[in-house]
Amino acid sequence: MAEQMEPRAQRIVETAVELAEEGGFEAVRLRDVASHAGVALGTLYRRFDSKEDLLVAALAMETRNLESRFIQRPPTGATRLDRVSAYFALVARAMLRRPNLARALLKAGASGDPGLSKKMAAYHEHIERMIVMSLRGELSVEAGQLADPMASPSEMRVAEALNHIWFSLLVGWASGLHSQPVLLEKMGSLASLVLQGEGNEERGD
Amino acid sequence: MAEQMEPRAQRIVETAVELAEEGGFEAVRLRDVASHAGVALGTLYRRFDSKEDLLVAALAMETRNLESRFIQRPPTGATRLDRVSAYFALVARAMLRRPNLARALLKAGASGDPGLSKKMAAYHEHIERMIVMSLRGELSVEAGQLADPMASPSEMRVAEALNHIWFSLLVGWASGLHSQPVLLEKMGSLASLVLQGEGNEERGD
DNA sequence: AAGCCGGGTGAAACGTGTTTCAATACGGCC
DNA sequence: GGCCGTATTGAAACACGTTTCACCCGGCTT
Repeated sequence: MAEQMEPRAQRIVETAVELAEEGGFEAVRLRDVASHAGVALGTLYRRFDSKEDLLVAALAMETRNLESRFIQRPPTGATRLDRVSAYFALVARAMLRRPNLARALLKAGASGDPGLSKKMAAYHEHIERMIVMSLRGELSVEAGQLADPMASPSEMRVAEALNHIWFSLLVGWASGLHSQPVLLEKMGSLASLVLQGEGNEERGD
Repeated sequence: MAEQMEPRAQRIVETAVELAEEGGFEAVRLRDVASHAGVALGTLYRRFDSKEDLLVAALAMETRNLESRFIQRPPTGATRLDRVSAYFALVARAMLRRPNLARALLKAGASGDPGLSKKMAAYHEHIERMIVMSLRGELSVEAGQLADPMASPSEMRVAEALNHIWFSLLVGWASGLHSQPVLLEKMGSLASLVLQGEGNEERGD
């Protein structure tokens, strides 16, 4: 996941990110990406299967950036809820800095293209790792990279639930359904609900 | 939401559904929709802002169908978890009957188009109502339609959490990330987690 | 050195969502 | 019946993702 890209592909992705920052998904016109990156359109298509594929590669790159910020300032707080909320606030802050980019990457990720499922699975895995580490209040780092935290089934379940809730809320945010403060407020409330559930047994009605 | 559509628009949406059933999102070519529905392309665009808009209208229609099935055979079960799982199984069954359509509607709904946020909010509201009624094991019907169940804040929170988890899992299913049985299994596990949380207080670490 | 080969290039072509426009049909009103 | 405003039509045009193709270049083999 964190391997270096071939420089040409790297430049293409960076160009796509720049255009997305300015004008979102539609502004990433592949002819423009190719010419700004100094390659032919065919070269772009040799590296990336589609516009969505390119943007998902950008998503992976941004996720690596997020991870390094995460390592440098891991979410702190007294309770699991505090830390996990701090994590989501961190992500929201990063997204708010470049909302057009965030929307574009989200749209690509939610496109449902079967060819992207592997890459999206990898993305979700990275996010869930960060959630697990936030829950624990302790990083698993290896060679400067986040390592598999070997989450317990219970931790995985919580992380999965939070990740899904977050993703769905993001889609709502991207379409303007709710603002960023509302997003964080809802996430806090729902995270609290999920965390309350861990370890208890569901009793009958 | 449940108002009758003008017949022309109705026929356009039905045509779109037929094409989506056969070949998914890409098979819904608006020229074909228009000609099969017997209208000009311009007429289609007078009624619907975009392809996504059209498919979200189809989503609303399918949601009404789902609601009538829901009214006729409400999910049963001894516990809240049983009933809510039965509800999701019902939805999954309906989707599996026409997977291409389901994927197409999902893609439109997850497109993040700001112009669709109102309609998507209405969709989510309908889903959350059905979830609340499944939790209670009791319908709120009015004039043959599902009525606002006047959910308590606690019920709303649970329904919201389940709805987000379900939506995100669906996006994963649509892209082939996991099969329908895995989808239901995950949903059951995560629903159990959420339901466990309700009513308890999150204690510090 | 000659030939091969895999990638890169530029340009054109294609399909489909979306827009535009002039001409026409329709429904209500005088 | 004639008129008017609005919706519909048919067709063309446009934009952009995607594909194709003929050609070129640089390195490797023999």
